[in-house]
Amino acid sequence: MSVAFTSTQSAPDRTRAALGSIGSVSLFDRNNTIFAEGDEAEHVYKVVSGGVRLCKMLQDGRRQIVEFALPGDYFGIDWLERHALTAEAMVDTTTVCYGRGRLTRLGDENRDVRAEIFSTLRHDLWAAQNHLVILGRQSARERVAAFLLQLLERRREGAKNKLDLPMTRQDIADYLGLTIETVCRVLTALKREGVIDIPDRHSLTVRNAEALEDACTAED
Amino acid sequence: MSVAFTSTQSAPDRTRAALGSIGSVSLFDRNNTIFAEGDEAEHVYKVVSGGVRLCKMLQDGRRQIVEFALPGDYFGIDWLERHALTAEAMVDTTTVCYGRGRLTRLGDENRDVRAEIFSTLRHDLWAAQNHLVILGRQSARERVAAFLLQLLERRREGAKNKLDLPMTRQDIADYLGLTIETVCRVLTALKREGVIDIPDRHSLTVRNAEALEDACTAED
DNA sequence: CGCACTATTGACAGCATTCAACATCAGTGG
DNA sequence: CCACTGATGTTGAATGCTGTCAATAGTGCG
Repeated sequence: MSVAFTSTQSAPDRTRAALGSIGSVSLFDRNNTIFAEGDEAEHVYKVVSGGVRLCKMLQDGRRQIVEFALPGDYFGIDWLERHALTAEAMVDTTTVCYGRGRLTRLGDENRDVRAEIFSTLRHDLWAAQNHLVILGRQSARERVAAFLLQLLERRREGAKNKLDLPMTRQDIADYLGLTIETVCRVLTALKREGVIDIPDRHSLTVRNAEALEDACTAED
Repeated sequence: MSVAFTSTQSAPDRTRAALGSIGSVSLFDRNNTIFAEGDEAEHVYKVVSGGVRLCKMLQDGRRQIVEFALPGDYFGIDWLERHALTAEAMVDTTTVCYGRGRLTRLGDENRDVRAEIFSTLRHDLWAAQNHLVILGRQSARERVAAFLLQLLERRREGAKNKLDLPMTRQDIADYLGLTIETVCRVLTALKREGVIDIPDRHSLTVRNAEALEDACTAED
């Protein structure tokens, strides 16, 4: 134990050591709700494997997915006493779960933990702001292209252009502010053009990343 | 000076005292750029009077306004070494300006300042997430209604239903992901219906807040 | 007064949605 | 192992909301 905070460790190491001591593993089945909008915010999570959708609902059933949490991502930090989002497992998912109170206390004592929390929040804000541009100012084709590029940049492992899609078409549509039909049509078009390949509904191969980047902002 | 941190002060008071010591006043003329996306993030600002638009641009000129900073709001905290947004004064604007380095150091020492920064970031994230729902899932009418209600809730002073609009119609359009023409048409429609009144282009009176709230989610 | 900028209104077009039919997939039980 | 079934995905046709283009009106400042 006395080795935990020696100067031989880097900041990320010290953060992991500090957080490891208070985290516990939680499992969630596909389509289970992890927490709902309005629930008391008691925990912060980190995805180990699987995938989680973070969304907001309107009374009439319309849904906007704010973010997908994939392996390595934290979620649930948007705390304001109560969660502002609903979190649902898109597939069977493993998470590490931290008590809010303990995390807060740890953050007060440990500068590295504080920096980690702060950095997560900053990243989420950055992501939300980029997402705003997509929803406010881009066409269906641009949205889908941007989404695929995001996944490409975020992927942790595996073949370089092979993407895993834990989310359904409906999830993608609700993330991009489109209908499921429009998402399908754009994917089909990209496939016809040889930009992507769709082996099955939960995976996708990018054949021409450059063409995707072009599709992301212009298209003539 | 010794009185600055006695227990007779509340946390907000202590925060103000600590921040007051490192803030300086800055003035910006209408349409001046305060900082641009990609600039080194050296300062954090707080609006005293006027109004600032925070936006992102696409190469082809499309623009998405992420947030309006009105009196009392902080902006520029989204720092990641470099600003992710462009900040422009919509009207002649007065701000208090804090050096990033000094603010960071102050935050390390002072728990209240830290909480204030954290809280600002959390608020920005919360606002961006609500904005996502508007851009992703709401109609033109719903967007405009939601925007007006936001302003109504944020207004600091003045007659209860009288709104100040420091932004142009184009700014509103770029905030809501619409065109200027659509914003105009919706405003005209709301006026015809007696929901609002438009004395001049930079002010607006809400005659029927309940109707606005209805227009915000449904419409039948 | 005149000019540039901003806002409003109308006519028309286009992209994404809606509605509908069909195909494919995954899980279950025979 | 295969048939059955509900969920998910794909494709087509038609509608409609919002965007585009264009003309006009209003505003503010030199």
